[in-house]
Parts: sequence; structure tokens; C-alpha cells
Amino acid sequence: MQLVTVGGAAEQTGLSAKAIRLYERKGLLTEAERTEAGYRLFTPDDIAVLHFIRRAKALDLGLEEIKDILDLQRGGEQPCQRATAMLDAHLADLDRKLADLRRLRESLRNARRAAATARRDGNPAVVCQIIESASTSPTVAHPKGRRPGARPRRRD
Amino acid sequence: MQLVTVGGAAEQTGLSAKAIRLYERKGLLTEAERTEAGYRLFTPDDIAVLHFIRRAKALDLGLEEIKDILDLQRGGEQPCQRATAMLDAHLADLDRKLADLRRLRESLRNARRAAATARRDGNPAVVCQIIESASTSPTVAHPKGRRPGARPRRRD
DNA sequence: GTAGAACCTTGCCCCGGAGGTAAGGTCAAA
DNA sequence: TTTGACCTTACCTCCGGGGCAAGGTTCTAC
Repeated sequence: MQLVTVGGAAEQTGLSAKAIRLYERKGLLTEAERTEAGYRLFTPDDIAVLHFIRRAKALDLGLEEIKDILDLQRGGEQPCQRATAMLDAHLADLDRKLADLRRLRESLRNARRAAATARRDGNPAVVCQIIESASTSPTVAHPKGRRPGARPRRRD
Repeated sequence: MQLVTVGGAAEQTGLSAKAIRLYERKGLLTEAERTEAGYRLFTPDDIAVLHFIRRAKALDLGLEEIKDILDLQRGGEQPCQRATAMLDAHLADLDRKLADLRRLRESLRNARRAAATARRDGNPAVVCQIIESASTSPTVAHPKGRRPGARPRRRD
């Protein structure tokens, strides 16, 4: 049963030592045992949890969500139901992201084409036309309505 | 020539006032004129730049990159060549992201399926199997080699 | 036995791209 | 005059750490 320090845990899991300390601090890991000198000692169980975290992160789960799953599991409950719900949510999210990115890709391709054309035609656009031509905005900011009026007076 | 305050500029561009101040502070906008009271006054040109920024942001360019383009343009140069290079880079990046996300999506679907099966079979996995089964890691962290040895001594 | 490398510790500031809030100044309309 | 909609700056927060400082510990080589 080798106990390892952060560096060893990092090596075994492909995470950074800093990240591992962060996970402990955020409660994803139970607090590690310490040597007399204060070095953390991670058990094979800890390493397994770290591997779990790494995989979960690869699935784009946030640390908070991963913690939720781990807490449930540590509480003796079966986190699968909760976890599947999370995964469903992420799946839906992912589909949206994919669609957005595909649109974005199209915008970029169009922009590139327009830029190439403009340059070939020797058309020195006033403001770089490249991005002007890319129309659609995948993610729209909050509109936040505002009444007109309140026209400012200049400093003179 | 209406000059407008941040609120007006925000309204016209769909950006938040906060974001606009940030852009000015980061040098994407030249410092706006002020009223005696210190209110910013944006010219139609500023508004055009803000529209440009918004479109560029929609193409996932970072503020620093947008600033680079704008600086070039303000320097009287044609930023198109530089901008197309950026767009190419982003396009390649995007393709990678898309591929990653598609793989991720597959992982999630598999994970879900595995979870459903496990639950149907009444199989109470030791650690929630859901994520265990998802193998591939789209983004890999830095390996950072490390010599073995340095085995810690336990506190006892 | 001791130097020095290679670990480890905590703590703090930094990134992007803002959002939120505070504490206060300004301006136009009723 | 007062209200309230606007504006100002400054600082804290988010996420997931990276980087560095300043110091303690342990291992290896001599």
C-alpha cells in the first residue's frame, strides 16, 4: 500500500500537484494524512478518486458537480441517478455548444473567403471587412432595455 | 453627430456598459472624450469600433487579438492579412474543439448507456461506474516527468 | 557529516471577461 | 426640490488553476 506525496499522486494521475491541493481544499478529496513534517500522504483510494476526478473533468463536469457526486458516494448513496441527470444536462449543453461552434465555423469560413476576395480585388476596406462580413452571433449578450433621452451636454 | 454616454453606446451595440469601459481600459478603444462631469462621450466612430469588437468577439477572438487588429488599423496598415491569419488559427482551433466535443459527446452517451444498464441489472458499482467507463480524455494536462523514489516516511 | 538537489508547505497575485455591489456625483423631469 | 435614472471609480467574485516567494524536509552523492 504505497502512500505517496502530492508529486507522486500528480505523476500517477496526470494532474498537477497544485490542482490536487486545490481539490483537497475544495472538498473533493477528504483531507489527506500527513507526515510529521506536514507532507500530504495519499492512499491508493485517494489516487482512485483523483483518477475519477480526472475522468469527470474530461467530461466537462465542474469541480462542484464532481464534489456533489463524490459526496453522495461517500454518504453511502448511489450517485448514479444524480450523476446520470448531470450527464443528461451536460449532453444537452454539449449539443447546443456543438451547434454554436458549427455556426461559428461557418462564419469564420465566410469571413476568410470574403477577406481573400477583397484582397484579390485590391479592395482596401475602410475598416477591415473581414469581421464586418461575419454576421451571426452565436451567443447574445443580455439586452437590458433602456429608455431613450438623457442626451449629454458636451464639455465645450 | 450624436455623442452618447456609455449607456447609449451599450444600447446601440448590445454590449454592457461595464464591458465597454473594460474595452477602453484595455486599449481597444481610444480614450473617450469626457463631459465636464467626467461622463464618457462616444462618437459614431467609437460605436463602429464597438460593433466591430462585438462581431470579432462573436468569432471567439480574444480582446488582445481584437486590440492587435485595431491597433494595426489605427496605424494605417491593412490588418486583413494579420486578421486572416488569426482567423485561420481560430478555424483550426475550432476544428479541434469540434472533434473533441464530438468525442466527449460519445463518451457521455456511452456513460449514460452504461449507467442505465448497470441500474437495470441492479449492479451497485463500488464507485459510480458512470464516469469510470468514459475513457478518452480530450485535453491532456502537461506530463512533467519526475524521478521515482523519494518515498515518504509515515507519521506513525 | 554535509552540501545541494529535489521535494514539500502555505500564501499571495495573476489570467479572461466580465458581473455585482458600494459609495458617491450629475442631470433632467415633475 | 426631490426623485430616480444615469454616470463615476474601486474593489470582490467567479473557474481552474499557474507562477512565484519564502521557507521547511528529505534524499543522494561525496
